[in-house]
Amino acid sequence: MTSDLRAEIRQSQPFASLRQEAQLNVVRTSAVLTDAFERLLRPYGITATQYNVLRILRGAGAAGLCRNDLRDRLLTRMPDVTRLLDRMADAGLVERERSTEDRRLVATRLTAQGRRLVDELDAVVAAEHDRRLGHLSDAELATLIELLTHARAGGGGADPD
Amino acid sequence: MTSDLRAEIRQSQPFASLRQEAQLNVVRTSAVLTDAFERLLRPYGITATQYNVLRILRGAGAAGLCRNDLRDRLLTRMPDVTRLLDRMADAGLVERERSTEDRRLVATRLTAQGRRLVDELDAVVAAEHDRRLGHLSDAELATLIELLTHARAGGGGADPD
DNA sequence: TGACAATGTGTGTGATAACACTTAAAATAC
DNA sequence: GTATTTTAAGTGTTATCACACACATTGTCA
Repeated sequence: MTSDLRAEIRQSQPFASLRQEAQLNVVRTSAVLTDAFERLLRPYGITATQYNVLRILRGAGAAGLCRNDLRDRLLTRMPDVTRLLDRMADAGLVERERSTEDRRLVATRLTAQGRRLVDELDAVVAAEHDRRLGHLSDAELATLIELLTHARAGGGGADPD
Repeated sequence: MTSDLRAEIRQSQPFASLRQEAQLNVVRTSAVLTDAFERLLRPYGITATQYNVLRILRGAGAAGLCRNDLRDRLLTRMPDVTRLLDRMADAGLVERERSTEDRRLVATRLTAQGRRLVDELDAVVAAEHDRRLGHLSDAELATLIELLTHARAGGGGADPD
């Protein structure tokens, strides 16, 4: 069952380096997991990014979060959070209210409907994670998490701007 | 320097399970690496997916590849390869020719310009991989690759369709 | 206090992605 | 040899992404 990435994408040449092979494996694995996750969520009418927003806003509670705080907590970069939230507001999942202390800020929080949806999805999502990664032992998962964390912590960093 | 994902995305609650934490780490790491890669390629006028196409077509040589073969070798799912190739053809990177034996097939191959570009990028990309993942030892990289390969090999599979 | 910088949000616009559907050619069945 | 199924590519359309820019509010400092 275990086929390596080169076989998976029918690549005839070996990889240029272990670093390259590692990066491609990370990207490929993420794509496989994300695709499955998007398919899982489709019946509920939301995307993976929108689900991510729902989870973040649930964690933020009644106070909600302003746009940039929310953006900084997203798993993936998303430059146009405003219209992402527009769509979620149109769907009745979130609501926004401009702050009175600092009128630049707009707090976004879950509606009751949004809260119900994300609560309902907990079991569905947990089952999916078990299905996709349940065949890995706890030790393997812990090692994987540790290595990925280490990978992100290292070189490069963001654009110096 | 090593900060875990929860700190990174300022999540107050612990993860629901090791499987969930692992999945989110994979997706987050892929996003970080891909964002950096897109920024690296921007000055050359191509996206990460287009670079992937250039590499695949270089591997395919003069015979080229038909659309669906190419699609199946992409790292990430891409339902509209036709117009992706349209854009690359407009940019002068690839050319297409309908097969005479089986007139349903259209072989796509690199132009000389496309070949020059992907060759030129080899050193740039290798340097980027070293920069992003060079702080991991070969043993760590090998373990990471093995675990990710194992992760993909397991449960779920694609849509039964 | 009045100019100026910093911050937070929203908008205009073009490029890209995603889905369902159509067309063309070849293979298969009868 | 004709009808049917299968395979490959392309198209129409809508939604989404992404960038640069604009606007409004607040903070800073002479």
